[in-house]
Amino acid sequence: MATIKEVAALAGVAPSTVSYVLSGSRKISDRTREAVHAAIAELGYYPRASARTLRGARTDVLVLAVPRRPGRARAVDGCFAIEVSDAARAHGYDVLMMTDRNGVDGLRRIARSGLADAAVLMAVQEQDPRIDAVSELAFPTALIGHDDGCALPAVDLDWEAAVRLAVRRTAEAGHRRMVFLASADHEIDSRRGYALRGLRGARKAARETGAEVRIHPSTGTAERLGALLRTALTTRPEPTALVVQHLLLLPRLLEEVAALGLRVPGDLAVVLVGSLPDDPVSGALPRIELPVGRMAQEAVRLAVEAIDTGPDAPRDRGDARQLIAPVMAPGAPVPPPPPGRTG
Amino acid sequence: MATIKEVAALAGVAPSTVSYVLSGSRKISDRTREAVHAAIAELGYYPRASARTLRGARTDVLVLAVPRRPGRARAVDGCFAIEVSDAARAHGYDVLMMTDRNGVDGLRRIARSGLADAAVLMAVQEQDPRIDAVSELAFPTALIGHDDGCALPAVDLDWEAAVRLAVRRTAEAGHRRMVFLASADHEIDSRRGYALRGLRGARKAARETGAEVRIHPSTGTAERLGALLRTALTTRPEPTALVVQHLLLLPRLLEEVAALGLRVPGDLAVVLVGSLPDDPVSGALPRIELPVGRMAQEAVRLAVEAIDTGPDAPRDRGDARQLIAPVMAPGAPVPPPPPGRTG
DNA sequence: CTGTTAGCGCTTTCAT
DNA sequence: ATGAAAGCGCTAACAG
Repeated sequence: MATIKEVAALAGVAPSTVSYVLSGSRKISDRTREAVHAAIAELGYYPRASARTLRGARTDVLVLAVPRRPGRARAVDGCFAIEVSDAARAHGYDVLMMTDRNGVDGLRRIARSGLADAAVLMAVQEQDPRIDAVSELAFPTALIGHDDGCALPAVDLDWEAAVRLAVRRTAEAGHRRMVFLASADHEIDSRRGYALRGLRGARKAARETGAEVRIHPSTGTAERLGALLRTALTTRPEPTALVVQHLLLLPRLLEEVAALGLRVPGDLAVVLVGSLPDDPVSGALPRIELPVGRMAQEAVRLAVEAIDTGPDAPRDRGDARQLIAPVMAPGAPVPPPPPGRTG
Repeated sequence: MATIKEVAALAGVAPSTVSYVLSGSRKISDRTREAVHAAIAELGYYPRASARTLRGARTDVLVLAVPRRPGRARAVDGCFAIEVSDAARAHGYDVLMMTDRNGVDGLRRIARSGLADAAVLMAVQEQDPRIDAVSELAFPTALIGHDDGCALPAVDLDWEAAVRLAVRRTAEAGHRRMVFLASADHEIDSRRGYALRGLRGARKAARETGAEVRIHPSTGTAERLGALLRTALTTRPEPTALVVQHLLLLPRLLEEVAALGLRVPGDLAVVLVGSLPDDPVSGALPRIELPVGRMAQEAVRLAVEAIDTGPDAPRDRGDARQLIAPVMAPGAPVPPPPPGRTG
């Protein structure tokens, strides 16, 4: 591996001149610059990242704290990871994955060893210990997943607006009785932001539209889902639509709906909130997709800004808490209720 | 941020002594060691990765080349990424994600700037340009996804054995006529290893079991899948089982099967090959799961070995090409064919 | 058992 | 318009 010294020797200039040619931070004569470029090309020179970092104190790397969750959630997390990596490259950053079970130790290790300039934290929870860790370290950080009561810059889908929009569209399609299948009970119990906001959106939309919205918490286990749906969907007068925020069990849910003898959308409209883009299970159902790409881009932007402005500055900034407005997926309107059951 | 010098000063020793305490590569008196540890704790010292790397030429980082694929494939890739990161940590390595559209440029940049010690390449294809790139760079590399005719260490599910096992189990359950839905036609046309191996396994198992196995290439687009299935499943005498290797469109496939009026498993057994672990769509279907975790572990092991032995050594080693033996998921046997249709 | 020192490759004053 | 030289933080000879 060639070094800047060898390049300088070959080009007949000083090492510093090579550095200046590369950084462009000094005026260099055409002749010299060309000689340097020729030497670089000939030797296949590429600057050593570790030397630059040691000198300059910038790594141009972001840590991405990926949550460790089982099953389908892992697929969602993986998608986010890829999108964050793409977005980071657009800002000139690479992404280091941090998947430690206890995210705190990993973040500490990476921050303190100077492996990264900033962190992006995924799937942030209320009272997330990682938040204390990065705060204590004064490590520039952006969050994916909004947590009220945390001063760090964050981005999230506006879950309240999303559920509200889904319910409104459903009501506008003519449905007067619908079930809202909220987040899983354990998510609500542990007061996850998206869970609470979703509930709020459902209540608001119910008030605004005058439709009857029966709110049911979902369940984390597939076993209890069947009983839950049976109750929710067969209680008379039967609902004509099902708005779902808890999508991890969606395939199972659709099976159960079918097992109840209900056809979608003939007997029952199913509307999704926060589905994964391109998910084939969601198929052509009316839905509001989780804007994974945009969320990743915003998170990276916030993290990079936090590097430049210092970790504490964002508190003051108005644009440091991005709530992304929900959009119904195009081409999949909410179907009307079965004839004769609109009232 | 504290440096080794400050620690040394506080402990009243030389900087090198601190280094030796940390590395353990020299005998240090208890008194000195304790003093150093105390100073380290007091200052919250943590060694700077860039300085170590500059000095020692090791980064303790692996690059993971993540393919850029749309939709559901992205979820699979994300899962692999997370598993690779976990496995790497177990070996003391961090993982840098590389998601460039043209993987070659990204790999070059990272290898030549010394950001990583080795690469793990996902979703390797026949004639993958990334393979030329890492070979040219003499960069230690392991592959996830087997490619015949490439000398690099690699790991993959034994797709031939997997399809063979699936077909045999299906035959053993009493099915005499089945359809094997192979990889998508474009995958077969571009001679992807897993696609060709799957076909071979199906043919072998057909010969061995004497069952009639109708082999159909799948399709990349959901639109044509319906027609394909209609033909495959309704041609008389009708098959009683469907063995599927092409799982990206599985939900759509199940819908189409239902639309044909066939119930699973009452009218038709569906057996999956290479399904994602914990995938709720696969549900309780009989299946051979893609051993994502084990593949990631093996890939990391191979990559780390390639660092230690030099990038060219693996050519000689027998264990450098891991084909993982397929296993039927427990608790989900292939159901028998409908009564009266076994022959 | 411990200290002194050179140097990894780069950027950036300071000097000309 | 260019060079010379210091130093980022660490490790590993070399020297007691």
